[in-house]
Amino acid sequence: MKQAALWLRIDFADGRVGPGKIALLEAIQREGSISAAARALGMSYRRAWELVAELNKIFTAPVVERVTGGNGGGGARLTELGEALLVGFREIEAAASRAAAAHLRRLAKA
Amino acid sequence: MKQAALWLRIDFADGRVGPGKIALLEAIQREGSISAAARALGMSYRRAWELVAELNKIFTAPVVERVTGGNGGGGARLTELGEALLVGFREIEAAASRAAAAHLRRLAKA
DNA sequence: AAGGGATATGTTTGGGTGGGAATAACGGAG
DNA sequence: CTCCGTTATTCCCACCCAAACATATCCCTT
Repeated sequence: MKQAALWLRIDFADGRVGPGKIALLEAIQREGSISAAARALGMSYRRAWELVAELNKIFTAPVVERVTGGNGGGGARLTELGEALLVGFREIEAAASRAAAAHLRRLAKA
Repeated sequence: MKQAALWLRIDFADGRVGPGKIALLEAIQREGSISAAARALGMSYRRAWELVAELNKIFTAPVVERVTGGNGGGGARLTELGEALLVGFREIEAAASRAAAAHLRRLAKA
């Protein structure tokens, strides 16, 4: 058994947040639009849009702000809450990995 | 946002282990057979059998020992490795939850 | 006013997934 | 040597999901 990776997801009352949605948030932050983020991740715009809709439904305030029309056709960017979610998730991931590292090593030998 | 639960999965080279397979292992340990475990969890025998096959494929040694025929038709029980996996996973889960608790509380307020 | 890139959504369709039924093999108990 | 409940395995079908396709709308730029 080689590298054993930890994969985690947070279940909220109104939806789940896992690595997929987090990666999408990062891509949106980096690319400046949902469609560019979708292209960058090799996923359909449709799917990306749905994921964003789910994310915005989970919290009381939106996580991604969208602009239609305008210069360049519009775009999207993370709200303050969105950035907090991103950072928080990464920190939880890191903490969990740290906590599990010893156990993983032990299991990986089997 | 109310209760936010942590959900984790371990990705090995040859397959993944998450709460589903772990719950199945527990049920097998408790019930003494794959079919009884499947019934207890409300899943089809076929699915349970496939999950066990996947688990056994992940590690170098089997996680579940099966006996066909015999008194009562046979049965299944965890190997030592299987029990180690069970305990290990639960400990990782607990450790991860503990590590993430503070972050989760903070995020849950949003 | 025309263009263009992005958001916003409905509809269709192909494929994978899982379940149920069916069947064989197994081997100790009686 | 028959019975029985379980493991083991295959076949078929319903269903769901995701991707693909298709529009409509927006509004700044030129």
